Amino acid sequence: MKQRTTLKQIAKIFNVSIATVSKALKDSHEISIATKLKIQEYAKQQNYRPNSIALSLLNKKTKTIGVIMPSILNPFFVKTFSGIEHVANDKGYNVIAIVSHGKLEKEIASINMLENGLIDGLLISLSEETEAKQHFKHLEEFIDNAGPIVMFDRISDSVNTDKVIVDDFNCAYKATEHLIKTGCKHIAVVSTLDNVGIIKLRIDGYLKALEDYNIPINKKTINVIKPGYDFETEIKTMLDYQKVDAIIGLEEFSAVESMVIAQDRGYTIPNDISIISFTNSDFFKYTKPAITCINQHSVFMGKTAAEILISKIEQPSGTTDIFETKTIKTTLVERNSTKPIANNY
Amino acid sequence: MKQRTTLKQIAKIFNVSIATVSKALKDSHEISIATKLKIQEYAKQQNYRPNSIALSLLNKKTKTIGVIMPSILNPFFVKTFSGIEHVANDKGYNVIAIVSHGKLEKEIASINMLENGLIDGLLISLSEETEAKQHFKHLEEFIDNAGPIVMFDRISDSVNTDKVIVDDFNCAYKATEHLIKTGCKHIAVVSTLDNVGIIKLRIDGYLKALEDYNIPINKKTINVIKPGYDFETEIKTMLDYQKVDAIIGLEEFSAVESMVIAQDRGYTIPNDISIISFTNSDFFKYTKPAITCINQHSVFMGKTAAEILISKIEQPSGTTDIFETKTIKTTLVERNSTKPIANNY
DNA sequence: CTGAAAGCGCTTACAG
DNA sequence: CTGAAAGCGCTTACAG
Repeated sequence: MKQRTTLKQIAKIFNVSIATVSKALKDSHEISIATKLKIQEYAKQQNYRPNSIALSLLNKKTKTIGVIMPSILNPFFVKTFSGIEHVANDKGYNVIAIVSHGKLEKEIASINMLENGLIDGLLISLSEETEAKQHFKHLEEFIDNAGPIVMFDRISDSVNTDKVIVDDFNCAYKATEHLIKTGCKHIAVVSTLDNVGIIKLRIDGYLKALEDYNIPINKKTINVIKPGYDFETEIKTMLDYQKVDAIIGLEEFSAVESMVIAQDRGYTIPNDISIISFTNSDFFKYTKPAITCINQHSVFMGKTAAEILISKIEQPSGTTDIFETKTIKTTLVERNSTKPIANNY
Repeated sequence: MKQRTTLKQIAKIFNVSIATVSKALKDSHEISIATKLKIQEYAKQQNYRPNSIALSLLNKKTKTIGVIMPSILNPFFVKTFSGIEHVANDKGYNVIAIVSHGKLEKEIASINMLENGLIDGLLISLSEETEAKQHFKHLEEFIDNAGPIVMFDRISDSVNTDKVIVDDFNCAYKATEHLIKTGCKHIAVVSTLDNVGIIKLRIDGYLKALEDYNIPINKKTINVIKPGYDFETEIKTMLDYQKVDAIIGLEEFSAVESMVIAQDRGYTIPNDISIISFTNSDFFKYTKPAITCINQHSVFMGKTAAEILISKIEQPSGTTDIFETKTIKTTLVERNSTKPIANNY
């Protein structure tokens, strides 16, 4: 690794000032054609490119955004991230990706680090622990000190900033309604995530649908499996002791795993038990049967969040801060893990 | 967003020089306890933290590494990235993630951008086009100008740098051998990637195994599907006109899709046709039958690559550059898409 | 047409 | 014990 060419070096070679070189390279009309030509030529040949860090210090803009997600080994976040990366790069921004692994402490440490001038703005989906403990000081501090935040998917109403979400309540409502219309009456709900706002909303939507259709609620089929409990055991117990003719998985793994466990116990999908999953994983096409799911359009969600963030970053400062919460429309992707809608509907 | 506290501001308040503040905050023994105390207290209360960009400029270290991958919507790269992110964060590095989408131009643009002092080192898995065109100038330039590179998985022997790979040749050999031992004689190979070195190695390993076991080669069952060709049509044609009793998918999608197409045509897996896939996607557990695959230990690969890179970044400069190529061991994960090994073996 | 100066936010060797 | 100076690599308003 050799020394990178700097303005200083070029200046020395041509016996001019650094300022002149800087201007020459920006093709400033202040500089004579002759000097410009020779400097530009030399710079090109040396493959000179201005040091981004120096520019960042000068402009107080890094052209970098941060993304903090609870997990990356999860189709939803991968897709969202993909959308974010796409838009950011289109607009000339780099993206620093950080995984909080559901830990508040990691989230705080990361934000503190990013806060020191490293990024122009932050996209974040809250860690479980952050939501559980309702601790948001680090976010407010970031907004105070470093720049705008856009929250996506796992958000908190307590933080005053832009947000991009899906309508979890309605979307769970519609999934439940769809199952009811296909003739299901004993609809279970399964999740591995606790203390997460979106899970609560989804369960509420599910409950409301049952209520509206006069279907009695069986609390034992609302299965939020806390860390430390064995997923398989919980599901088996539920299947053995409760009447269940449909399962809504609140995230990918709950849905697929539940389906496989049910099949292993001899149930036919969808006739004995129907399955609907949140999030459209590409692999749902390949399971047997292919899984009906709620497409949250995660790539689009990522794109939207990134667009809002960048527009906030680039908007002239002093503009009054009006925060918006954008709701991404979801669609039900019908595949073979649910029955057709019954005739009487 | 208020103004961030700087040394200058603190200096002004206490009527001391910036240097004094700087030293006080580093608890330098040069400074009197009294001044240190008042400055430290104030800084703490103001939540002062030094500007990372200024430090980067000073130290010529950004504590950031870059990762360029051909895709992120691909379980292999997601896992590798996860490993990278993990190690980087442990060691106090941020990671900038960039997706090249298989395009050389994107790869060049990204590297040029990162080259300007933004990162201390780079992890890269080459885009298809880069390998096809054998264009590596941008990589050499980066090494010259910006810092070390570690290539992973999709590498090129032409670039003199550290590399982390799996033994694609042997690993394809072993997969083929395993199929042979389960009684398969008409083993097809399917890939959607062309012009990628690892694909060539995998095919070579496959061919060698056939040769060693005296199994005739049928070139029409070596199906590298080029962009623009329809995957489904190609596979159907192969199944209809060639004798095939096993398919090796050289990446996840080829394997799963081939399996589903074969099933749709009435073949039983594994009895009529066995399936082995490269890369261990978590979802292979959930397909029917669950897919036998080659676990490339991608998280570990990412970790290893990141560790090598960071050690190179942190090693005292001037050390002689000895480059290593580390080969990650693969393991065959037997599931239900392959038959048990035949008795006579 | 060219350059000296000030500055972005910081550190450190050197004077006093 | 404290501070002025030089410097990281750059830009830009201002003088000449």
